[in-house]
Amino acid sequence: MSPIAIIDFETTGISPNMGDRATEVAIVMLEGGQVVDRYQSLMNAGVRVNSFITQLTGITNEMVQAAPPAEQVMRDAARFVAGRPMVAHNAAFDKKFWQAELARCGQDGSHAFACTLLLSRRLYPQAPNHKLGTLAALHHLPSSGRAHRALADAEMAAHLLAQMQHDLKTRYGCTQADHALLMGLQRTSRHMVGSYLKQRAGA
DNA sequence: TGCCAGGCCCTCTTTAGGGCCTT
Repeated sequence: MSPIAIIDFETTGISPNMGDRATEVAIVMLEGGQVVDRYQSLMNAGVRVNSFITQLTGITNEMVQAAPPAEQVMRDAARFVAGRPMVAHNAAFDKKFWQAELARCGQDGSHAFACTLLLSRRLYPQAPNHKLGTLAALHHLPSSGRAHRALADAEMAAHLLAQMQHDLKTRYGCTQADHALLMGLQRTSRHMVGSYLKQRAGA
Protein backbone atom coordinates (compact mmCIF):
# COMPACT_ATOMS: atom_id res chain seq x y z
CA MET A 1 0.00 0.00 0.00
CA SER A 2 1.38 3.43 -0.93
CA PRO A 3 2.42 5.80 1.88
CA ILE A 4 0.00 8.34 3.36
CA ALA A 5 1.24 11.62 4.90
CA ILE A 6 -0.42 12.52 8.22
CA ILE A 7 0.07 16.18 9.11
CA ASP A 8 -0.47 18.32 12.19
CA PHE A 9 0.10 22.06 12.64
CA GLU A 10 0.50 24.08 15.80
CA THR A 11 -0.54 27.67 15.13
CA THR A 12 -1.11 31.04 16.77
CA GLY A 13 -4.89 30.69 16.39
CA ILE A 14 -7.64 29.09 14.38
CA SER A 15 -7.87 31.15 11.22
CA PRO A 16 -5.17 32.05 8.69
CA ASN A 17 -7.71 34.47 7.21
CA MET A 18 -7.57 36.39 10.48
CA GLY A 19 -3.78 36.60 10.45
CA ASP A 20 -2.97 33.43 12.36
CA ARG A 21 0.23 31.63 11.37
CA ALA A 22 1.76 28.21 11.86
CA THR A 23 4.39 27.81 14.59
CA GLU A 24 5.19 24.12 14.15
CA VAL A 25 4.49 21.38 11.62
CA ALA A 26 4.93 17.62 11.79
CA ILE A 27 4.33 15.03 9.10
CA VAL A 28 4.33 11.29 9.69
CA MET A 29 4.50 8.81 6.80
CA LEU A 30 2.31 5.75 7.31
CA GLU A 31 2.83 2.67 5.16
CA GLY A 32 1.38 -0.78 5.76
CA GLY A 33 0.05 0.32 9.15
CA GLN A 34 3.51 1.38 10.31
CA VAL A 35 5.12 4.79 10.76
CA VAL A 36 8.05 4.65 8.35
CA ASP A 37 9.27 8.28 8.34
CA ARG A 38 8.81 11.58 10.19
CA TYR A 39 9.36 15.30 9.59
CA GLN A 40 9.01 17.92 12.32
CA SER A 41 10.07 21.53 12.72
CA LEU A 42 9.17 24.66 14.62
CA MET A 43 8.92 27.65 12.29
CA ASN A 44 9.38 31.38 12.60
CA ALA A 45 6.65 33.31 10.78
CA GLY A 46 7.60 36.56 12.50
CA VAL A 47 4.53 36.62 14.71
CA ARG A 48 4.05 36.56 18.47
CA VAL A 49 2.65 33.59 20.33
CA ASN A 50 0.09 34.59 22.95
CA SER A 51 -0.01 33.17 26.46
CA PHE A 52 -3.02 30.96 25.77
CA ILE A 53 -1.19 29.20 22.95
CA THR A 54 1.98 28.85 25.01
CA GLN A 55 -0.05 27.29 27.82
CA LEU A 56 -1.83 24.98 25.38
CA THR A 57 1.17 23.84 23.34
CA GLY A 58 4.27 24.65 25.39
CA ILE A 59 5.57 26.62 22.41
CA THR A 60 7.09 29.96 23.50
CA ASN A 61 8.10 33.12 21.64
CA GLU A 62 11.75 32.23 22.33
CA MET A 63 11.30 28.82 20.67
CA VAL A 64 9.65 30.35 17.60
CA GLN A 65 12.25 33.12 17.29
CA ALA A 66 15.04 30.55 17.31
CA ALA A 67 13.30 28.43 14.63
CA PRO A 68 14.05 28.46 10.89
CA PRO A 69 11.99 30.80 8.67
CA ALA A 70 8.47 29.57 7.92
CA GLU A 71 9.02 29.60 4.15
CA GLN A 72 12.08 27.36 4.45
CA VAL A 73 10.23 24.92 6.70
CA MET A 74 7.22 24.78 4.39
CA ARG A 75 9.40 24.10 1.35
CA ASP A 76 11.05 21.24 3.27
CA ALA A 77 7.64 19.96 4.38
CA ALA A 78 6.26 20.01 0.84
CA ARG A 79 9.37 18.20 -0.40
CA PHE A 80 8.85 15.59 2.33
CA VAL A 81 5.19 15.04 1.39
CA ALA A 82 6.14 14.87 -2.30
CA GLY A 83 2.56 14.92 -3.53
CA ARG A 84 1.42 11.95 -1.49
CA PRO A 85 -2.19 11.80 -0.27
CA MET A 86 -2.64 13.53 3.06
CA VAL A 87 -4.62 12.98 6.25
CA ALA A 88 -5.23 15.13 9.33
CA HIS A 89 -7.53 15.12 12.34
CA ASN A 90 -10.14 17.78 11.54
CA ALA A 91 -8.47 18.17 8.17
CA ALA A 92 -10.37 21.34 7.32
CA PHE A 93 -8.18 23.11 9.89
CA ASP A 94 -4.77 21.75 8.84
CA LYS A 95 -5.64 22.03 5.14
CA LYS A 96 -6.35 25.75 5.58
CA PHE A 97 -2.93 26.34 7.13
CA TRP A 98 -1.17 24.00 4.65
CA GLN A 99 -2.58 25.98 1.74
CA ALA A 100 -2.07 29.39 3.34
CA GLU A 101 1.55 28.77 4.36
CA LEU A 102 2.46 27.19 1.01
CA ALA A 103 0.80 30.06 -0.86
CA ARG A 104 3.19 32.42 0.96
CA CYS A 105 6.10 30.65 -0.71
CA GLY A 106 4.39 30.45 -4.08
CA GLN A 107 3.56 26.75 -3.86
CA ASP A 108 0.36 24.90 -4.58
CA GLY A 109 -1.31 23.22 -1.60
CA SER A 110 -4.22 21.56 -3.36
CA HIS A 111 -3.51 18.08 -1.99
CA ALA A 112 -6.34 15.62 -1.30
CA PHE A 113 -6.96 15.53 2.45
CA ALA A 114 -8.78 12.74 4.25
CA CYS A 115 -10.02 13.51 7.76
CA THR A 116 -9.81 11.14 10.74
CA LEU A 117 -12.49 13.20 12.52
CA LEU A 118 -15.05 12.62 9.75
CA LEU A 119 -13.98 8.98 9.42
CA SER A 120 -14.29 8.46 13.17
CA ARG A 121 -17.85 9.80 13.17
CA ARG A 122 -18.70 7.13 10.60
CA LEU A 123 -16.70 4.20 11.97
CA TYR A 124 -17.03 4.83 15.71
CA PRO A 125 -20.42 6.50 16.26
CA GLN A 126 -20.43 5.11 19.80
CA ALA A 127 -17.39 7.18 20.84
CA PRO A 128 -18.16 9.70 23.61
CA ASN A 129 -16.68 12.40 21.40
CA HIS A 130 -14.29 12.57 18.47
CA LYS A 131 -11.41 14.56 19.92
CA LEU A 132 -8.04 13.07 18.99
CA GLY A 133 -7.10 12.37 22.61
CA THR A 134 -10.41 10.70 23.38
CA LEU A 135 -10.14 8.42 20.34
CA ALA A 136 -6.53 7.54 21.20
CA ALA A 137 -7.60 6.53 24.72
CA LEU A 138 -10.63 4.64 23.39
CA HIS A 139 -8.44 2.53 21.11
CA HIS A 140 -5.53 2.26 23.57
CA LEU A 141 -3.21 3.89 21.04
CA PRO A 142 0.40 4.58 22.02
CA SER A 143 1.33 8.17 22.84
CA SER A 144 4.75 9.54 22.06
CA GLY A 145 5.04 12.95 23.66
CA ARG A 146 3.13 15.96 24.86
CA ALA A 147 -0.32 16.43 23.40
CA HIS A 148 -0.69 19.63 21.36
CA ARG A 149 2.83 19.35 20.02
CA ALA A 150 2.86 18.69 16.30
CA LEU A 151 4.83 15.44 16.17
CA ALA A 152 3.01 13.80 19.09
CA ASP A 153 -0.39 14.72 17.61
CA ALA A 154 0.62 13.66 14.07
CA GLU A 155 1.81 10.29 15.39
CA MET A 156 -1.39 9.88 17.40
CA ALA A 157 -3.46 10.61 14.28
CA ALA A 158 -1.32 8.13 12.32
CA HIS A 159 -1.96 5.41 14.91
CA LEU A 160 -5.67 6.24 14.75
CA LEU A 161 -5.61 5.96 10.96
CA ALA A 162 -3.79 2.61 11.19
CA GLN A 163 -6.49 1.42 13.63
CA MET A 164 -9.18 2.50 11.15
CA GLN A 165 -7.47 0.69 8.28
CA HIS A 166 -7.23 -2.42 10.48
CA ASP A 167 -10.92 -2.21 11.41
CA LEU A 168 -11.92 -1.64 7.78
CA LYS A 169 -10.16 -4.86 6.86
CA THR A 170 -11.15 -7.06 9.80
CA ARG A 171 -14.72 -5.81 10.40
CA TYR A 172 -15.80 -4.88 6.91
CA GLY A 173 -13.55 -6.97 4.68
CA CYS A 174 -12.09 -3.99 2.85
CA THR A 175 -8.80 -5.39 1.57
CA GLN A 176 -7.76 -2.04 0.07
CA ALA A 177 -8.25 0.47 2.93
CA ASP A 178 -6.40 3.06 0.86
CA HIS A 179 -6.74 6.83 0.60
CA ALA A 180 -9.37 6.60 -2.15
CA LEU A 181 -11.57 4.42 0.05
CA LEU A 182 -11.10 6.83 2.97
CA MET A 183 -12.08 9.82 0.81
CA GLY A 184 -15.19 7.97 -0.34
CA LEU A 185 -16.08 6.91 3.18
CA GLN A 186 -15.84 10.42 4.60
CA ARG A 187 -18.15 11.71 1.86
CA THR A 188 -20.69 8.99 2.64
CA SER A 189 -23.68 9.72 4.85
CA ARG A 190 -23.39 7.86 8.14
CA HIS A 191 -26.62 6.06 7.29
CA MET A 192 -25.01 4.72 4.12
CA VAL A 193 -21.69 3.63 5.63
CA GLY A 194 -22.63 -0.05 5.79
CA SER A 195 -23.71 -0.29 2.16
CA TYR A 196 -20.72 1.76 0.98
CA LEU A 197 -18.25 -0.53 2.76
CA LYS A 198 -20.07 -3.64 1.59
CA GLN A 199 -19.81 -2.37 -1.97
CA ARG A 200 -16.11 -1.51 -1.57
CA ALA A 201 -15.36 -4.85 0.09
CA GLY A 202 -16.88 -6.64 -2.86
CA ALA A 203 -15.15 -4.47 -5.44
C1' DT B 1 -8.42 42.37 27.39
C1' DG B 2 -11.30 39.92 24.57
C1' DC B 3 -12.56 38.61 20.40
C1' DC B 4 -12.13 36.30 15.65
C1' DA B 5 -13.45 30.76 11.31
C1' DG B 6 -15.58 27.32 8.91
C1' DG B 7 -17.11 22.75 7.54
C1' DC B 8 -19.70 18.93 9.26
C1' DC B 9 -23.70 17.07 11.39
C1' DC B 10 -27.75 16.60 14.36
C1' DT B 11 -32.55 17.85 15.21
C1' DC B 12 -37.20 20.25 18.92
C1' DT B 13 -34.78 20.73 10.60
C1' DT B 14 -34.88 21.77 5.57
C1' DT B 15 -37.27 29.46 4.66
C1' DA B 16 -32.47 27.30 10.99
C1' DG B 17 -29.88 27.03 14.90
C1' DG B 18 -26.35 25.32 17.48
C1' DG B 19 -22.70 21.90 19.03
C1' DC B 20 -18.42 19.75 17.65
C1' DC B 21 -13.46 20.01 16.43
C1' DT B 22 -9.01 22.15 15.29
C1' DT B 23 -5.06 26.29 17.67
